[in-house]
Formats: sequence, C-alpha cells, structure tokens
Amino acid sequence: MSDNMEEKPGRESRNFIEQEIDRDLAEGVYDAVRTRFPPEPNGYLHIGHAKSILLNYGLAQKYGGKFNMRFDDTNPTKEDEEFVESIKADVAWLGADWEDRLFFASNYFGQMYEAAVKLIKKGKAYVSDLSAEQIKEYRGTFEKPGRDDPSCGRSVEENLKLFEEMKDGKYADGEKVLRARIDMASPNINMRDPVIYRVAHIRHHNTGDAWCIYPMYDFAHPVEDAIEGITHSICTLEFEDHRPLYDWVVRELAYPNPPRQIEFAKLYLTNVVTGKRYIKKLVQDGIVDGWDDPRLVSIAALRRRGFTPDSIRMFVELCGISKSQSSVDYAMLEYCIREDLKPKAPRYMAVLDPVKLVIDNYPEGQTEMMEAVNNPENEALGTRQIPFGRELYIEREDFMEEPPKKYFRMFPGNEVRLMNAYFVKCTGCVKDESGRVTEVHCTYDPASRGGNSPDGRKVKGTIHWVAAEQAISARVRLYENLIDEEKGVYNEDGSLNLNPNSLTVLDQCYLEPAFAGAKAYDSFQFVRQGFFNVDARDSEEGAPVFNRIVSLKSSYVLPKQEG
RNA sequence: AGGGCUAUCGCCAAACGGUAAGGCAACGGACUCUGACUCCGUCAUUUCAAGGUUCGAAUCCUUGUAGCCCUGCCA
Repeated sequence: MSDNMEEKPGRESRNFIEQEIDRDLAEGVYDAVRTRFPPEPNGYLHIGHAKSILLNYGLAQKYGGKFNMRFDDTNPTKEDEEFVESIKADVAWLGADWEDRLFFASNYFGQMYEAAVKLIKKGKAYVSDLSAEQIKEYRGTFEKPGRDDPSCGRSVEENLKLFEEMKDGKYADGEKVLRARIDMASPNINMRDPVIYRVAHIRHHNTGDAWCIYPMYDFAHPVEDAIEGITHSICTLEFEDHRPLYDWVVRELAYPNPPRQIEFAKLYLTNVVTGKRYIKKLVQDGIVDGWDDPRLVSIAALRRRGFTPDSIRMFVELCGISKSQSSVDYAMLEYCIREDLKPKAPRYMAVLDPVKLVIDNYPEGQTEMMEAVNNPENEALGTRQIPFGRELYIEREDFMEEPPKKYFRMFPGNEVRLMNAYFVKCTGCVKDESGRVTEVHCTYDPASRGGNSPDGRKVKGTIHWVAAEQAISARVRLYENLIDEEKGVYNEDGSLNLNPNSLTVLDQCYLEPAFAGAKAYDSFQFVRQGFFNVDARDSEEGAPVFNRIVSLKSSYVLPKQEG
C-alpha cells in the first residue's frame, strides 16, 4: 500500500528524537531503526505509558523499522503474571503491533550471567561482602566522594568462584552482591561501583526457581537492548543520569552496533492521579471502584470510559515530544475524544433528569413514528424511527416558569421545536405542594411535523425528548475530575485533594428505543448532553449503565447574566 | 566536591543566526432541527533575568534566577 502521506515540504517539523535518528542514519551509525516498549509487569499501564508505546511504535513505523514488546522482568519480588496479561492487552488495544517479537528479559538470564562473567574476567566487576547499609555508607553523598569497597581488590579467580557460588545458591539474600568496578569518586552516584547482581531466593513468574540471582536494571537493560539489536533505547528523563552507565555496559561488553539511550519528558495531565501509591489507596478506601474506574487514567479505565485508541493516539501526537517537564491540560484529552467520536457515534436522544411534558391537543392514545438522521455529519450511519405520543419526557432544565434573559427553551407562552418532531407552545405547568414542577403542558402545531413549520416561522430553541410509553429506563453515571481543581492536587499533609462531586449517579433516565440493542463499550452522543458509552462491567445484569465520556462544550450552561 | 537536565502565550509546542508556526483553552461574531458542530475574527513587538558578540540573537558568549531528577541489593 502506497499511502501518499508525504509531508508538505518544509511544514512538518520533526521532534528532537526524530532529528537524532535522522542524524544517526545519515552518519551511518545505524542502518535501520529498532525500538522497544519495556515495561516491568508490576502494575497497570496508564496514559503516560501510552505516550511511550505510541512513540516507540510510531518511530519504528515511520522509519520502516521494527518495534519489540519486552517485559523487563528482572525483579521477581514485584512482578506478576496478571500484569503481563493486562499490559499485553492494553498495548494491543492501542494498536502497537509487536508482530512475533514478544520478549522477556528473564529469557536472557543466561546471557546476562555470561556477560557478568565477562566483566569479572576483565577485572571490571567484583563480588562484595558488604551489607546494603554498608554499601550505602561507602557510597558517600552528593557532596562527599565514596570509599572503595574492601572487596574490590579480589582476584579474578576468586570473583569468578564467588559469583558462581552466588548463582548456585550458596548465599542468603543480601549476603553478597556483584558490583561493577567503575569510580567511587564519580560525581555521578550511579557510577560509584553500582550493584549489578543481587541474590533473591524467590520464585520468578517466568523462570520459576531456575535462578536465585537477578540482574539489576542498570546492567540488564543495556544488555537486553543489545541482544535484541535495539538502536534507540527511549526512556524517560529520570534515567539521564544513568546514561553514562548504560554506555559503560555496552562498551565494556563490546557489543557491535551498541544501542543508544535517548530520554524524553513524561506525560503529566492536570487534575489527574497517576501515582500507583495514590491509586492503590483510592481503591482500598473505596473512593474508586478499581484500577479501571472511569475517573482514573489507566488504559483500562479510559477504555471502560469510552475513549478510543484513535483518540489517545491523536492526544499523544498533539502533546508532542520534548525534554521539558510539562503538564498537559486535561481539556486537550477531552477535545480528542470529542473530535474522534463526533462522526462515529450515533446521536440519539436521552433525558437524564426527566419531567413529563403533556401535549394537551394531541389525540389521546395516538402514537406515530418520526424519522431522524442518526448523525448529520455521517450519512453512513443512516436513519431511525422514533415513537412520538401525547406524553413525553423532557429535561427538567429545559423548562423554566420564569426564565432569565436569553433563555430560549420552554417557558409559558414560548414556542420551541421538539427535535425531529413538532413545534410546541408551552401553556404552563403543574406543581406539587412543595412547588416542584411535576408536569409541563403545551399544545402542538400539527402542520410542523418533522420539525419545520410550513409558514416559515422560526423557533429559537430545539429540545430533546423521549416518548414516555416507549422509553427505556437506564442508569447514567456522570464523572468529573477526581481532584478538586481549585485547591490543587495535594493537601499540606500530602493527601489528595479530592473532589466530592467526582461521581454522580442518575438512576432514572429515559432513553429512546433505539438504544435497545446497545452493547458494552458502544458509544453514543446523547443529544445536547455529551458522549456516553455502555459500561462494560455494570451493564451485564439489569438495566444498561452508561458512563459519560465527555460533555459537549458549554451546552447546558445558562447564558451569563450580564450587568 | 556535588552532578545532570529544562526554561518560548493560561496549557502543550515549533523555530537550529535572517527578523516568534501550529494545537488546546479563552474571547468576539456568523450559521444552526443539538446554546453542540462548522465558519470567520482576536489572542507573545517578544522567548526566565541582566549584560555582551553581531548588520541581524529565542538561537552564540558571560553572569545570575527558577523548576525537575539523582545518595534502592526498584525500574
């Protein structure tokens, strides 16, 4: 397929990573591009990971290279099979196709062991007897250089023997570690003889009990990249200080065409929580109903809420790639999902806060079908028939007995259009003893069938409705930010500043019959209400439950009262 | 004897010595069978600050300032 997506000359600018790659290719440092997404299977992926996934995958696509999926599972104390499955599902859902290249760092343990032996033989690594506390003490501080490990002078033979004994399980956890011999006085603390192998007698989700020593990230990662022929090893900013160590490892191990690490800034979103600690607490405290609660931004939560892979892709592209720490406005994500769903989602009517509308001059017991276009911006979505009758439900907000200026929905004496149906003129309302409106009354103009009056008269307002008799009832959940926008994310004591109104459940909503066949994850635009989808978890039994994905821009806001 | 990185509109972000793109948000206005959408218009004489080099500086130099990251046998 020859997609003619040629960039307009001179217009498309390249991000800094692409510029680096261009240079590498031009200088012949590499002749192809190979990237990877290397999560540790210790939790669920979130929107920040989507940036990394899509960046790495996109780079491979753009340069005709390959993209690898790799689990960086070098620490069995934190990892679990459950997470590898969820991560695979999320990456696949986002559309990053690793084809047949699914790898596990743990499958390289043999090669990593050999690599460590090679370092020992070169005199570049040694077995240390120091405890964790002592290593910390010997390391020095930011201001003070470290001191040599008393074990650093051991002979190659002794180190080889000791390291083998570590592998053979002769030592308890923490008793011995393998350290790289670099520079205890380096201003970069990562270079002060970093630990590269530790003992851990614990079952690994992939290798079982085959190993009781596990490599540390700083040693394992460059080796993994080199084994897979990765060219550009892309990671986040906090690893910048590790790059000298990364380079040291691939140099000492003398890999041909060694990979190169490039760092970019993480994606932060305003008014959103991504920290695992905090999410865990929210789940434990029952504030959210799990790691896929629609108010969270895990990939699973976004999917459940109704975000599409396309919308997330658009979002990540809009955010761009740079090295400056930044926090993207949540409104940008909302824009992307609106933009994506606009032509895709059928637009049906749904009344969330119902009040009865009675058309006094409409024949009692009569029903007729009105035709409606499903999406005026997308003809392919076709049309539907909507039942209409004497009694309807309309939005409580669409009637006001004493309207403010510029209110152009229903109020006594005013004529509006019932979308796709008739013009109706409001005649009044019925209230209960507390003064709450229980019924709105009106008369209709039979000549305005379909929504236009033959005499050409115009109405200012068009409201949505659902026939009372045929309506489907449903539960609808509205979401707002989890974080109180005014006060910021954290309280002084470090706890989250939660928005008490982040979830509103509406139990008595009425939908038009067209919703009858809606299945989990289906998305719709509720006319004048926003985009909603069918919840995948809570709709399984009983009435359907809809999640509001995003509201329509400023629909439903009353005009500002001007002075 | 600390080291590394980053500063361009409210929020992202281009610009690579040649005279400050674009998107989101916001604000006007037009249109409308969704107060949505769409459309049209407005929104940085100035790039953290102060000096310097240059015909010309967001880009180069100097000196400051602010923010983020680093002292796991986590990744």
